[in-house]
Amino acid sequence: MLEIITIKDVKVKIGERCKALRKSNGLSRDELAEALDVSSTTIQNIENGKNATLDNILKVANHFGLLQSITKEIDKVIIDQNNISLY
Amino acid sequence: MLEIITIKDVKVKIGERCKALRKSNGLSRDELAEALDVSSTTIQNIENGKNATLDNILKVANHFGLLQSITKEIDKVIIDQNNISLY
DNA sequence: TAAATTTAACCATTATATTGGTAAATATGT
DNA sequence: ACATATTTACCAATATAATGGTTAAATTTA
Repeated sequence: MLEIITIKDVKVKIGERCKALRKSNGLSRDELAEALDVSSTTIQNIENGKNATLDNILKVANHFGLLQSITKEIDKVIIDQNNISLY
Repeated sequence: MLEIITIKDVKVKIGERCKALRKSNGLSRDELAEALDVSSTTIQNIENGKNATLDNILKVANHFGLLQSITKEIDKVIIDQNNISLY
C-alpha cells in the first residue's frame, strides 16, 4: 500500500494538530493569537493548512510545550532516513 | 538537567539538518535550489536558521523523502504531549 | 427561540520572505 | 602556485505572509 503524501497534506495535518491543541487547552483563536503576539488571521491560516512561516508554527508548538519533542523528532527523522526500507 | 530550547534553536537545528541532507546527497546549494524551484538564497537562509516558510522547509524534506517520516512524527508529538512527564 | 461566541472569508496595508544579482571570502581540486 | 567550486554577505525589487478591520456564517449557550 503506497501512500503518497504531499506537502499540502503535511500542512493540513499540522494545521489540524494546532487546532486540536488549542481546543484541548480551551483557547479561542483570539486568545491564542494574543498569547503568541500574532494576529488571529495567522492562527486561522495555520489551522487551515495555508502557507505560514516556520517562526509562527514554532510559536504555536512552543506555547504548548512541544519544542523539546520536536527537537527530538528532528533527530529521529535523520535516523529514519539512514534506515530507510526499500520495500 | 533542564534544557531550555528556544524557537531559534529549533530553526538552527532544522537548518543544520537540511544542510547535512544536501551534503550527504552531494548537491550544491544551486543544484538543490534549482531542483526545488526556489532561489539559492532561500536554501542559504534555511540552512542558516533564518525564518522561512513552511512550504519551502517541506520542499526540502520532500526532496529527500522525509515527508512520510515527518507525518508520523507529527502524530507522535501529540502522543508525547499526552504522556508528558512532570519530573 | 434569541444572544453570544467562534469561525470563516474577504480586503487594503504593512511587514517580511523570496528572488536575482553582484562581489568577496573559503574551500576544493589540478 | 593556480583555477574551480562553493559559501557567505550584501542589495534592490518582487512576491507573499502577516496584520487589522469588517461582514457573514456557523456554532454554542441561555
